[in-house]
Amino acid sequence: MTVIFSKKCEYGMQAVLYLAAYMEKGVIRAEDIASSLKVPKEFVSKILQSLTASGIVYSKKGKFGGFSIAKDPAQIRLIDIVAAIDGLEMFNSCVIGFPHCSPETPCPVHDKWGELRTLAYNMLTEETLDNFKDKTINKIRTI
Amino acid sequence: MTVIFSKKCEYGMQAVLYLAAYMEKGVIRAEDIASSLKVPKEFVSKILQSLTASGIVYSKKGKFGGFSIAKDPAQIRLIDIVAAIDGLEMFNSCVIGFPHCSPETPCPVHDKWGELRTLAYNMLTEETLDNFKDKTINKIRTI
DNA sequence: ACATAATCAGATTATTTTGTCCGAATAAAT
DNA sequence: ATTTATTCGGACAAAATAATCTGATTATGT
Repeated sequence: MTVIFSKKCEYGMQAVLYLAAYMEKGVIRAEDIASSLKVPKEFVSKILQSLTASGIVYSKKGKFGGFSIAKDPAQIRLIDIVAAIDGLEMFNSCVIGFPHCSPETPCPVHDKWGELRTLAYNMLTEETLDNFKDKTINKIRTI
Repeated sequence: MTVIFSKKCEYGMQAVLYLAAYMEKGVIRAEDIASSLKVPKEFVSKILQSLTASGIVYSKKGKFGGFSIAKDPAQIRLIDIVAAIDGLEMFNSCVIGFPHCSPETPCPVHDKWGELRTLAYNMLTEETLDNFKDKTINKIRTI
């Protein structure tokens, strides 16, 4: 199966966007996030824990605990979430896995794919959560 | 781990590009392909079998058998290899897996990512093997 | 006919990814 | 203090992907 991001990364991005859409609610339980997004509760909970360790998400333990965005949404880029969960190797490795693919000895698709990869990287880097906030609020609340 | 293509698909593309680079040799043994590309022989052999079933690759059984490109390289697009191995769902599904993501109720990254995805799809569709042949011959033969 | 060397097909194993479970720690309310 | 409800941490299980093995079939040359 061809895929861009791992499930972990997908769910992580969904959850963080969700939290950004509901910032005024304070912390939100993993269960609520999971049921809204229709993703496995235990799994998204684990992912949120690791995003907490990365400083992107804040967690409050105990009764009435839950998760929220840890900092100003304008400071959180999508690439930060990808980096925290999946790492950024995909932006530095050959898309078809050719041995010795490098600018000096490129694989046949090196240049073309390199352009696309750069566009993708730039998009993930330029877009911060607050850029999405309006859309996210409008759309996430419909799900 | 974030990834674009599965290993199957990566190896499949590598192998087909390799065969395109050495068309004048006739059929080439799976073992030679595997050792040149530094990929598992049995695995790439399996992949070539399925590409044979898809009509992209020709196989000759028995002694002095092996694999070669089945048709004019100008007729083989990279997207055909992806379609045969991984399928094309990635070009029709939400990149962050949002429930109900569609043009009417898009996920927050729907538009931006959609552009990139279209660029990727077009690249894979427009490029046929013969477009790569010169580069491939020059580069593959150095590995 | 026989030996050799390859693809082919199916079963099997290994690894990675995805998902679940359980119990401990934490915090709030009574 | 006790109950309740949550995160947290580690182990565990299931599923998907990647890789290997074995034997059958096919073709070639002697």
